[in-house]
Amino acid sequence: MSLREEILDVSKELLIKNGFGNISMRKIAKRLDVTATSIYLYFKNKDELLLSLIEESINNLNRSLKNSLVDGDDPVEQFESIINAYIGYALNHPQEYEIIYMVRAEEMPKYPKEKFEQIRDTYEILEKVIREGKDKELFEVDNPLISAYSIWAQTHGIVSVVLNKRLDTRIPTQQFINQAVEHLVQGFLVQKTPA
Amino acid sequence: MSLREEILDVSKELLIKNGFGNISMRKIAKRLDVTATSIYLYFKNKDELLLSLIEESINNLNRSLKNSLVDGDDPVEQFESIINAYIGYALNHPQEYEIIYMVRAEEMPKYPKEKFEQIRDTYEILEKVIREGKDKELFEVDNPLISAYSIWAQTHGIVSVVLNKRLDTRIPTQQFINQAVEHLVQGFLVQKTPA
DNA sequence: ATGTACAACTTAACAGTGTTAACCTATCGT
DNA sequence: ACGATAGGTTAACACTGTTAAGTTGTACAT
Repeated sequence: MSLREEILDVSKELLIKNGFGNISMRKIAKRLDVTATSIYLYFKNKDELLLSLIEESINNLNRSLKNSLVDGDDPVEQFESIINAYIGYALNHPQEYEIIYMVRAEEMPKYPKEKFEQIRDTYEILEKVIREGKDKELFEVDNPLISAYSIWAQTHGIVSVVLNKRLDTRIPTQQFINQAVEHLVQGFLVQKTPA
Repeated sequence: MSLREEILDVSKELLIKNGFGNISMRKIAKRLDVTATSIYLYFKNKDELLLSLIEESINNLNRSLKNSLVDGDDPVEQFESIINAYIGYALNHPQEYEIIYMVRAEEMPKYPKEKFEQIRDTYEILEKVIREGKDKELFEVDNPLISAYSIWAQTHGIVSVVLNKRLDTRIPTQQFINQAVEHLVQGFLVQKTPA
């Protein structure tokens, strides 16, 4: 394994084990028995190193979602399964999920936009499902692409509140998620014979 | 104005103007013509200083939402107005909004939970509106409190995606928000005579 | 075989960080 | 007049990201 790959591995391990505050170039280097400056031979700076980790994590999430796609042709079912897969992934790999969103908005201009648009893959799957549901008159959506982003944003919000431990202590997590997903799905279904 | 207040003011100003990466104890101190160590006379450490800023920001958001409550007794209307007020506040005061969510989950145990549960105020308003809507058979909700948290989480997700510039470049922000809010509200309305 | 170029790494240093311990000094109550 | 205390300061420690310059070993051309 190349040093570059080893750096990525150790970085991710330290990030997941010790959190954001406790990762430094020197600590990563020490684990590999090299000096901190060696890292700069493979990554322009710390931000670029972290960005590579983000890329990896996005790919993992994408792969996980793709694998979760159930067979069959019921768009509603597929829709729900994607949402649940997303939430499941996030809750089961919290640190890895957090990596994806750790870059603050203010620091974004530095990063090439395309990097973050890898995640488009996932939207396109979602968009396809929504479009099918729309054609079958099961979903009430205007623009499937925008709706795909909307569902993603809302799901991210749900996950994010749980992961950041911002949930009211009186509310059981699982119950919260179930209700939230229900509302979420409900928001897309057609209203049969509205008043 | 006491030094403590001045520290809070300058901290907030620097945070909003220069972002997270560019705020340090020494920089704050320099602006007030004191030394960095003076800050420790009023705040236990940097985290507690930032926590005080979070408190302030949560209160501002709460106040803003309370002021936005429209008169009248149409729960659906009130429901929408709160959501729009929340989104409006977040988009108009992005850095201030971000302050509220800047503390990472891993660092949370340090903080007294109650601090973050100030925001309960807001939920209780929302919960009340939802409960009214439920009583009038306008909303299809099981548990109004959980639903209030759900709506908040989903709204936060929408806002968060926009603020973090994670939106697909092909999608106009305003259109995204409109659609998202529509889905969001839709998810709570009763389905008249379902199939 | 010798010289050279280059890749891969290190050393030393800079400027900045949060934080602590020890110190100073003006003001106030007795 | 004296001692305590509030409200600061100085100096230092152990870190941080990052850069410029230096070292070393290996591969290739002559």
